[in-house]
Amino acid sequence: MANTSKFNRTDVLTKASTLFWGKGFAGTSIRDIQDTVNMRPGSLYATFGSKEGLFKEALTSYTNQMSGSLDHCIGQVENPIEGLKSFVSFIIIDSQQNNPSGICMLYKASGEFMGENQPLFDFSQSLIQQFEKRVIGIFTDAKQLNFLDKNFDEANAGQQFIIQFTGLRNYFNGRNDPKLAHKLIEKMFTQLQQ
Amino acid sequence: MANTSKFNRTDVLTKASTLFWGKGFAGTSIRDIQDTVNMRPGSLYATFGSKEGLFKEALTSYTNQMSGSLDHCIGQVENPIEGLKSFVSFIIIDSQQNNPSGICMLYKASGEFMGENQPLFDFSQSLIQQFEKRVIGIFTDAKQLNFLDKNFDEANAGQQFIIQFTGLRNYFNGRNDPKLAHKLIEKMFTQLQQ
DNA sequence: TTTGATTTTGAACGATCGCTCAAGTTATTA
DNA sequence: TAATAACTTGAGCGATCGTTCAAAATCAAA
Repeated sequence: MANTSKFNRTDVLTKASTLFWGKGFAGTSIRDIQDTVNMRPGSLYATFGSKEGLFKEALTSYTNQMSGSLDHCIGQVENPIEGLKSFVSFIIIDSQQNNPSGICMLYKASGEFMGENQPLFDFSQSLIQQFEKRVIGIFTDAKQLNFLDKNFDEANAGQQFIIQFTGLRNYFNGRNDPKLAHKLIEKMFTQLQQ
Repeated sequence: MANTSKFNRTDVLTKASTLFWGKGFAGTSIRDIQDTVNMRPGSLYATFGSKEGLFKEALTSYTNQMSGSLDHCIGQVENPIEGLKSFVSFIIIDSQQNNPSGICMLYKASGEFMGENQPLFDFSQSLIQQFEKRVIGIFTDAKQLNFLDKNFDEANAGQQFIIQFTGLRNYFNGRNDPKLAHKLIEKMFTQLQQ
């Protein structure tokens, strides 16, 4: 006893997150989204409540996509740190050109909302924290698999990783130099395991 | 034979750059600026031409302010690298709370304009490149003053510096932990000179 | 004090913003 | 097939956007 939705929620969120990622929250209009996901405002608002609600789901979708990509890289090899490295290479070298922005959407969002929109800032930050914990967990796994010393400080390595990864993404936003990128990624992982 | 301007251009640009830095280009309206700098749209447009023109000058003003702060830090000590370190500490630890954003305005701008506004993206990138060259110059100075080895690679150190500095600013956007920040800055400079 | 070049003012333009909702459409159940 | 609940549509709301420009105000030179 009803009509059924005609859109694919996952597909809509992927397209919306691509838009938001590239143009930012303030820079993306509901009409931009309408045109891209082929939904009328009524449907959009019935489904996501507001522009902010849609953004939250789009950011979560982005994070899940990243997380899935990281999981995939880790699953391919024995040493989790090798997986982490290939993830970084994939992001910095391979996908930079196709992405709507060279900057991680989480940091772009966090940067846009700080001091302007506390709830959305907090939401972005919580996803960032989540990612840092995931990375620390990877170092813990590597340690248990004897790829790292028993007294290796994985919390510190997690911090260093986030800082360097973020820095690298910013650095290669607009720059295209795979050879240099490869060199800097090698250096990054050497420092992490020093 | 004329009327004279009543506003202080430097003051207006400082206030405008604070606004733009915090809220972003798209998130800042001309009316926001009107209210903050106390100028009517006619005067603003006669002076700066457009919102984009004003932004360019505001971004330049921000860069000059940063540059001046760096020069000041370097001038205080013998070893330019010590000066560079105190500049980083000043930005990350001391001024983070008072700033409208924890993220460098240059990177925030570059991130916002990429793929959306090529001229403004290029403009931001050129200022970023300029800053990297300035940092490399500091390492060169330190080398000539015998604070660094004769075969120290200053171009590589400049890259590493930019990456870590950017990463740290992002990391401490929203986080407030001066002790951790100090620890990570020490680590950063150890790695740079290794 | 008058003149005239320059600056400031602020109402208002058309476009676009986020968002609403009554009307229309669609699929399921009775 | 008729009834009904769920979903989609799109015109249009009031607010705000970047920008313009004629009129008013201002100050230096004549």
